[in-house]
Amino acid sequence: MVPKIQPVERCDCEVIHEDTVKRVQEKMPLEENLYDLAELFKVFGDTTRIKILWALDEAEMCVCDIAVLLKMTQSAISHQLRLLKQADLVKSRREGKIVYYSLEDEHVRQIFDQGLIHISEEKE
Amino acid sequence: MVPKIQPVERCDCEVIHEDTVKRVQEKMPLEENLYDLAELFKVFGDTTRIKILWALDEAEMCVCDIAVLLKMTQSAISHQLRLLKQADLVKSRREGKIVYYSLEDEHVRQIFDQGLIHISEEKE
DNA sequence: TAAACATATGAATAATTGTTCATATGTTCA
DNA sequence: TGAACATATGAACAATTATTCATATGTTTA
Repeated sequence: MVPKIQPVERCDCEVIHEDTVKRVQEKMPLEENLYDLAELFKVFGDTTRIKILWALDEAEMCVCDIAVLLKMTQSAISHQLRLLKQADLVKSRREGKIVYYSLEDEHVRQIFDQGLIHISEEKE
Repeated sequence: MVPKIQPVERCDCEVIHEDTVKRVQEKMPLEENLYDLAELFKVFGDTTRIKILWALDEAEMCVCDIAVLLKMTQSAISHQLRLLKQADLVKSRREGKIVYYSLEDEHVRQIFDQGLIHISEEKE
């Protein structure tokens, strides 16, 4: 197999649109920021985590409550809560044996709500 | 191995929090809606697609322009554009050989912006 | 201190998914 | 019509990831 020198495929229309491409290229945010943004949405992009976030928006809850609510194992919930916490979407406080989780802040709800709006309009 | 009868682990604290759990359970949205919401965010949860969305927010662009801009193959971009279109996040119009893509509506930008706000506050 | 409870976590597995490669479809123009 | 261009797509592969299982950590209480 012939090794590929140029991973970027040029095309005629890129010449036509040279100005646009160049302009957009210059405004391009740092790779890192776009990466972080994708990572954030990735956390929302799982049914289990969405359910957890929804539940925590209704009430502060402990791990086993969530497990019962979602009919899933304590372990699965705990793993997901860890991801949610790492993404700063939820916080926790310990009260004896029990660890209570709740939403970190208003953003979570706002991102959530925007998503719901899109979903509902999509179905029209 | 003993077969598992009860996938749901009960616990003492669930008894303590019975009211809360019951109340939240009753307000629980349809499984389908939460699933759709997760699917929506999943689309945002990939660096390539985030970059595409960002680019299309700057300007309407054709497939090969995006490929050049992101230094990726035309095929990879085309596959991702299909997903974005299926999720109603982008739309396309053909002009001869060239297919131009653009953002579907304002929601996309709003969801995007909410995410950026969260990211930026996270770093403080 | 031992037992019971609540939670956390490492390893393994199964499922999902992004990219590549090859190729098909659709369009223009000579 | 045929060649070149722009895009779309199926199949395969590699990488990621959600859940399970087993077990560890941390807390209370008898």
